[in-house]
Amino acid sequence: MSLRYALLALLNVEPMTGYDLFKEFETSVGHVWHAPDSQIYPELRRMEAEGLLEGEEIPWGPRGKKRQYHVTEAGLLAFRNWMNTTLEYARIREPAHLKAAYLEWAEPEAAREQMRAHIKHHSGLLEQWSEKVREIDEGTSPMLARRLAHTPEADHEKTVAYKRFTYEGLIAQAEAEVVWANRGLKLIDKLNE
Amino acid sequence: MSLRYALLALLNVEPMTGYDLFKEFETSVGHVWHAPDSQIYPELRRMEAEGLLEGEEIPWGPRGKKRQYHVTEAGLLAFRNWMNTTLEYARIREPAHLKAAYLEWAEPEAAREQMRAHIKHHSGLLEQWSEKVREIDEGTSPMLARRLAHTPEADHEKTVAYKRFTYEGLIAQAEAEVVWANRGLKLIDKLNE
DNA sequence: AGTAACTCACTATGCCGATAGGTAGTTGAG
DNA sequence: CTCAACTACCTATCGGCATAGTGAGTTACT
Repeated sequence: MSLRYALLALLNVEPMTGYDLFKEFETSVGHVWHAPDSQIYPELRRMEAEGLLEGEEIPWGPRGKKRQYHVTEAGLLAFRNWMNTTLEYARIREPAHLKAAYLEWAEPEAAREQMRAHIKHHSGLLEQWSEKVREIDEGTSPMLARRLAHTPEADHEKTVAYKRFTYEGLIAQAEAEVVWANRGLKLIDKLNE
Repeated sequence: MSLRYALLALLNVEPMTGYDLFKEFETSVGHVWHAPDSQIYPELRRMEAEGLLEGEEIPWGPRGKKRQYHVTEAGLLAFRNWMNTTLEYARIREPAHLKAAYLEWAEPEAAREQMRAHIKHHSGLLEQWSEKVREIDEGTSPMLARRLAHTPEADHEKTVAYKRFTYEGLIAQAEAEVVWANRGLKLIDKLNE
């Protein structure tokens, strides 16, 4: 259900095609929400049918065309409404921790490998997100620049601050995971001396 | 796909009925993996059909009966295999952080309410998990006691240590979320002075 | 002129899980 | 004795998402 609000958030900045949006999901929004194109295109159609978006055929090259969507009044309202509604939290489903709880069943080396994979995964995210924060601080984020260009001056501070705040939270998460997995490695060593 | 391994993990301790397992998912395993009964019963049937489990009709009261499952050789092998395989990490999908990234669209009070809900949610989890760690340390966890009763003495240390380690990770996560949301509250105040 | 890489859009299948029911038997408190 | 709460099991529907594939048009490079 969050997909449509992620789409609305992006389209609030400027009209885009399904493909443009898909590209955003591989970079900017992709850091908090992932979606494949096979989910994006039908969702856009549905949102248009429900009146949240309007699509427009735009010529592309000599013979090609593409469909550009923009947010309607109703779409803006729906987004604002979502933003002002408190989120429901999903039930817990943590494969990594489920496995950790039964780690005595794994070969010591497999257990270590699991922890290393955990570290690698979260270190990778950590790096991406830290880079993003750096871009925000230096004002070199193209995505943020586009967003600010479509935002009244008075809101710039908020937009930048919340963006940064979001990445800080993700970074804290990832750091905690890395610390945890490193402690796991030590624990495995200790238990298998 | 983790559901079946969670079920195998529980049934490795002792034979149980679908209902017993469902109860476990409301308490112990429920802390890392949630599943409704409507998912558990069919999965047990499927696992039996695939030879991972064997079910046995057991009388219950004068006329009633229940179906108790135990793990087969093949089931044990499948579980061990899973435990020795490194996990694939799912794509990111974080509703709370998605919303945070666009918090300038929310009314300040709604933004605060969101942060408070975040704090409440994760504080609740924190409390549950801390209680679990206390139980582990004091040896008053009934679930752990049953597990240890079916485990060779030599493995007790590992079982307890990994269990505790798991909860520690969850606690660290929740603490990070609470810290983050508290910073969010301060940020919202600052931006709306 | 050819071709690789990219843009653009869509369809199909299938699993996982949420949600919401339904039915039958048992136990325990008053 | 009876009624509520619990145990036990099952079914149906629906949305979200993964995965995999199709196919047409464009751009850039050699």
